[in-house]
Amino acid sequence: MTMHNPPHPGEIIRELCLDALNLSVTDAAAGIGVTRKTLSAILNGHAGVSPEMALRLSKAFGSTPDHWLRMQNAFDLWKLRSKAKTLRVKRYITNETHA
Amino acid sequence: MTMHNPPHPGEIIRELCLDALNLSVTDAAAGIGVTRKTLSAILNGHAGVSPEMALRLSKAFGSTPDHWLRMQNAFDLWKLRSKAKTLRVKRYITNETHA
DNA sequence: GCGCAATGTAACCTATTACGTTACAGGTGT
DNA sequence: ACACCTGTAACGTAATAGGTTACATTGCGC
Repeated sequence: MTMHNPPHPGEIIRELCLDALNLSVTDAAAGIGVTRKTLSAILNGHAGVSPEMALRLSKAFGSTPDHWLRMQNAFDLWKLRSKAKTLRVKRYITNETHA
Repeated sequence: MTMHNPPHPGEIIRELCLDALNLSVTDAAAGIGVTRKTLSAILNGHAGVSPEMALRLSKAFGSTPDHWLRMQNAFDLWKLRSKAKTLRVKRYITNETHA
C-alpha cells in the first residue's frame, strides 16, 4: 500500500470506480469511450485527468467534472512542490498567506 | 465589454492584478518571471493557466494556486460544453445528478 | 510631428502531453 | 493448452506551454 500525499487520481479511479463495480480496465475503457491504453496510463499515474476525461468520468461514475479536475490539480501542485520554492517571483502583495 | 460565462482567467488577472496595481504587462511578466509573450497570451485568452503559472500568480498576487487552477478548470469545462453532449459514455451509476 | 514605451502578435524553436493503433510479454483461471 | 486481462513499447497525430526575435500599432510626452 503505497501512500503518497496526495495519491494520483488514477488510484482513486481504480479503487472507487473499477474495483467497487467489479469492472475490468478493458471494460471500463470501452465504457467511457477511450482505449485501454489511455485509461491504463491514468490508472498507473502516467497521464493526468484531462478536462474531457473528467467529463467522461463524471458521466460514467458520478460526481462532477470539477471534482475530478480538482483531484488532478492537487496532484499536479504536489508534484511541483520542490520546483515551487525555486520560482523567483516578485511579491506584489504583502498581507496574505501562501500555499 | 465582452461578457461570456465564465470569463477566461486572463481577464481576471488583468483587472484584479494588473489594473488594480497599475502594473504594465511588461513589468508584471518580468515580476512573475515569464516573458511578456507568455503573460500576454494568457491575458488575451490564447493560453491557459498552467500549474506552474498558478504558483507564480499566487506568489505574486495572493490567493492560492488552487484558486487560479479552478478558474482555469471552469473555463476549460465551459469550452467543452458542446462537445460534452456528444460524448458517448456508459453510465455505471444511476442515482446521481450530473453537470 | 517626432521619438519612445507598451502592447499584441507573427514566425520560428523545443518539450510535454493526450490520444490513437498495433503488437508483444507476463500473469491468471479454466 | 487456451482464453483473457493487463501493462507497456513503438509508432503516429494534435494541442499546449514555454522560449527568442522581430514587426506593426497605439498612445503619450515633448
